[in-house]
Amino acid sequence: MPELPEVETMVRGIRSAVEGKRIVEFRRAPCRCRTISLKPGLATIRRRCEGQTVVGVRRRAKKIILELASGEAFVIEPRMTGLMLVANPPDTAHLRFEWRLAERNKTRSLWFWDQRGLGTVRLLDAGQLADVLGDGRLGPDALAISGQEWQSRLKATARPVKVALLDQKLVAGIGNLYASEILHLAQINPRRRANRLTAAEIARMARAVVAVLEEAIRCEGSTLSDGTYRNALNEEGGYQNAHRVYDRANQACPTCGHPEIRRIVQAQRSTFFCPACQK
DNA sequence: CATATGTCCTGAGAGC
DNA sequence: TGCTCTCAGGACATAT
Repeated sequence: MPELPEVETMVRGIRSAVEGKRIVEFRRAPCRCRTISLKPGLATIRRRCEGQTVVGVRRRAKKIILELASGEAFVIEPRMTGLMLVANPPDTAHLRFEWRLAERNKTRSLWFWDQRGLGTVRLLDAGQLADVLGDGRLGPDALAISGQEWQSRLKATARPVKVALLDQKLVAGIGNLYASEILHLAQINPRRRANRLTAAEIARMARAVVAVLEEAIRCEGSTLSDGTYRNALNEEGGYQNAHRVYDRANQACPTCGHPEIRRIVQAQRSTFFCPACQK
């Protein structure tokens, strides 16, 4: 489930193959699943992007942005199972889109692969980009939010802190897996109401956010037991080996030794925590 | 306004 | 064995 660390890993992994390259062709890949809808349509996208140079590759929240010379940009959301690849994909059955990029006297392909097909690919103009990526839609990036912002934003909601961390308008980039890991490291119970946290707890959580996400980026993300997440070269991530609570219900807590990590459901999502060391 | 719930999608695994 | 059912959770639409 690509969250901030996985998306950041994809961006870093495709950058050198994509930046400064001219798009020769954009097309749907042969795929035996239902087709993913494109915005705008395929013909319009082709007319607007083919021949253009990709001037930059960056991440905003969990989105990948391929900036074109014209000021337009592709915005790609991997959501649950989407991958950006510059190497052979896990399989060809779930390849969705291909960008063919000019490279000296040949071409090189950038692929969007997506098993479940919930991902999206859009080509947006400058105005649409400002809307989709702007402050009205997304909060500050989880790796670039100040202590002051954490305090004021968490004080503004009575939801459980775990649920608040998943709200992309409150803070952008954290998903279900890392929310549990962050609260575990910060030793905060996920059911605590956000506006009831003390200043010291919020400060501790803010440090945990950076610690967990940066370490996960160093490990190139988490490849869960379903194996879907891969980096741009189709290699597994490594952070799953560092998970302390996620998907470890009924196992012993690696932090305090309590015999049973718990799984609860909050906002229809699984939350994992240790009832002993997360008060 | 804040918060809660339903929806999309595929493949894995459970249960009979 | 082979079928049906449930579950996983990103972002967004709709409901309360």
